[in-house]
Amino acid sequence: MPRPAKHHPERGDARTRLLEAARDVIRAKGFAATSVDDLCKAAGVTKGAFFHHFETKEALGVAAAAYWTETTSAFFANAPYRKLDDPLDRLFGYVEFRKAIIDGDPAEFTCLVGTMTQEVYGSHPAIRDACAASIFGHAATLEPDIAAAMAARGIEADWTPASLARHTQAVLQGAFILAKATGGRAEALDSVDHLKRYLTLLFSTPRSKGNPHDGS
Amino acid sequence: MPRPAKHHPERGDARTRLLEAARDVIRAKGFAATSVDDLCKAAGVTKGAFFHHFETKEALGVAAAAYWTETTSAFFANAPYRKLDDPLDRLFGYVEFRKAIIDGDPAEFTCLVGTMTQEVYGSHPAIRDACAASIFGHAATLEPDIAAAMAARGIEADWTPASLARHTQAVLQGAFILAKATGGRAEALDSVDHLKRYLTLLFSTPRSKGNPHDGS
DNA sequence: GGAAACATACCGAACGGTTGGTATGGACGT
DNA sequence: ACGTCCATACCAACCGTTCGGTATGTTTCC
Repeated sequence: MPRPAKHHPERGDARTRLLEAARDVIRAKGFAATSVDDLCKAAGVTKGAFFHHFETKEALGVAAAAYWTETTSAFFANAPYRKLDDPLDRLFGYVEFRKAIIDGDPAEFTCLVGTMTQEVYGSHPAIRDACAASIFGHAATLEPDIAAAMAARGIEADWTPASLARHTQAVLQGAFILAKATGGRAEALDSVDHLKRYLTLLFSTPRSKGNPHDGS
Repeated sequence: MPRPAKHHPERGDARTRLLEAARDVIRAKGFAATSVDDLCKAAGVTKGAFFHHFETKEALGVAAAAYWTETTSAFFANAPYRKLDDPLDRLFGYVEFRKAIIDGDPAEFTCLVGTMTQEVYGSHPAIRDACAASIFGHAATLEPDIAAAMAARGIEADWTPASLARHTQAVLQGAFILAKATGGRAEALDSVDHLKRYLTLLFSTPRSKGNPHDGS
């Protein structure tokens, strides 16, 4: 039950400020290259505050992933496209929304948990698990709409709503890497457009056939 | 013009061994978390050798990206699918080949330059540029086949061969992140299957129409 | 042909700075 | 008075980097 600091009433408490600093700094520099001092400086607190709230740097990484999950969940749950009636419209609304928030610097629109996963999957299993839960939890929110859209159009496919939902995340994560490589957003947006076109093709075909180029 | 070391003909020279160690260790631990000592230990050389061949750790990162470009270029150029006659068969052969090499531990099948890009794009521009050249250079090798396949089937599209080629890389990079998150390969393979299905749909439609769900 | 002069490849101890983490004490609300 | 919250001071380990040194060619000139 952490009470808000009273002597700095205009800013949030140290823990939240550290989590926000982690969100911003780690997206820009990566987890390993971000020092505890970096985070304290960005949050405007001292090391005493840091290790009061987090046992280790790894624990902060886990907490940052959890914080990311909370904030992004609320962000998408309240997005306008969620109010659309048709499930397929909501699915395309999601993709359009993702496109719309690809703006500014890569550090501002890329995914914290995707970045951390890539970096620490081998050395910090606790962080990796928190990131995986975030990514796949977010993907799971798309499944009901996909399933409903399939049912509404009578689509019998050799893919599952879950696999398509995860595929959207793969495309987004990959698009972020392209954006980081170039420093621009055009390549990322192009790739999301390809995803949009794929969804269009999937849901305009009355019956999804087997892949004629299947290697088997 | 470094000539090959003559007095130790049985092992590769220290430089190559360090580059191979970098390829393996950085894929497993990331660039920032990999120390120079780690690399020297893995390569079986001393720090003296390291800094004899590379001015800084960053310079090794650039060289490792260049080495990755060289070795993977040769690897794909000699792959069996390259011998197929039909351009579209080569394109699907490429995707199948990518699927086939997703095997073992993520550290063994994921992309060094994608990992490094994600991590150092902000702090080490020199490494980022070398990685970007590798990714987009590899993507460019797909463009001729895509363009030829489009021409052969009379496809008029609102996308370019270059954008589709880059999209394949985005899907692969994103698939690698999913694989790292779970520790398994199934999710990565699923996503590449979605890519394959997308290509099938694109090249089975006689004329690619505008996107009915376009937000405009 | 042979030795001097130079170049290349590598070793390993040491350095200054930074790292994640700790020990301790004080301000504050209850 | 007491626990929570945070600041200051500090530490040992580790970091990337430097550098004096050795071993082994290669080139040059007599």
